[in-house]
Amino acid sequence: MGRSPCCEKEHTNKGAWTKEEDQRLIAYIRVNGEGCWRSLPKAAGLLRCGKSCRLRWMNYLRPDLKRGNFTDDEDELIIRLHSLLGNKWSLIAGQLPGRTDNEIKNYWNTHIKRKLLSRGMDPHTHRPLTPVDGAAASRPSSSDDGSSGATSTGEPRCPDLNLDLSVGPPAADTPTSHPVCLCRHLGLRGGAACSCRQADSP
DNA sequence: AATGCGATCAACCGCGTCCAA
DNA sequence: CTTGGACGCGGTTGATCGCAT
Repeated sequence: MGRSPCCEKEHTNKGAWTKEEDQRLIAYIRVNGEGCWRSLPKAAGLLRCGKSCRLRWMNYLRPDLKRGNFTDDEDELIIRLHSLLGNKWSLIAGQLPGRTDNEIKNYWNTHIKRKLLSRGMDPHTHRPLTPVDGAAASRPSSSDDGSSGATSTGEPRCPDLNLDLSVGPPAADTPTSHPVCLCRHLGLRGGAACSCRQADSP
């Protein structure tokens, strides 16, 4: 409430993107680059919301995207990162060059959740499912913000998991990837260790 | 061959955060 | 310091596909 809509909904298309819309968006970004998503649709001659354009570009049109099945290595990395970071899909995607947060989120919900369940692991807590002591494994969702990497008692989610967090650039062979500066998300932005600014500068 | 149902993926929505004025 | 606009993120929905009956 009180929040202005992100765009004029009466004059915007919704739903699946057409080839022509894709081409227009790609052509525009090739010339002008990303950014200023709010004004982009008009400038590109698209009857789309800026957010919609951004999503389409980020998730499907970017040239550095890696399409196709996830490898076992990627599976395991996602599981490890999720145990650390929770549902921070953009952070997880930052460690998987060529993968998007939306893609990983979908993949988690459709594949990995089931994979963990079949292993007897709780996909939320990454701890073994214990049917007897149900309160421990399937605890109420009130504290399930999934973002801390630790339980409300302060203990690590996965104490038995060797998470040495060697999650820096996992694939150094992808110069076009956009490494996410963890400083920003960890509240350390601008600190001495933060490389956002340097990385941004040409 | 037709239908039902579950799985998958693309897209939308609302909210939180950042940053310039 | 405050405020409002823009961006980015995570959750959720809806359409489509493929398999089983």
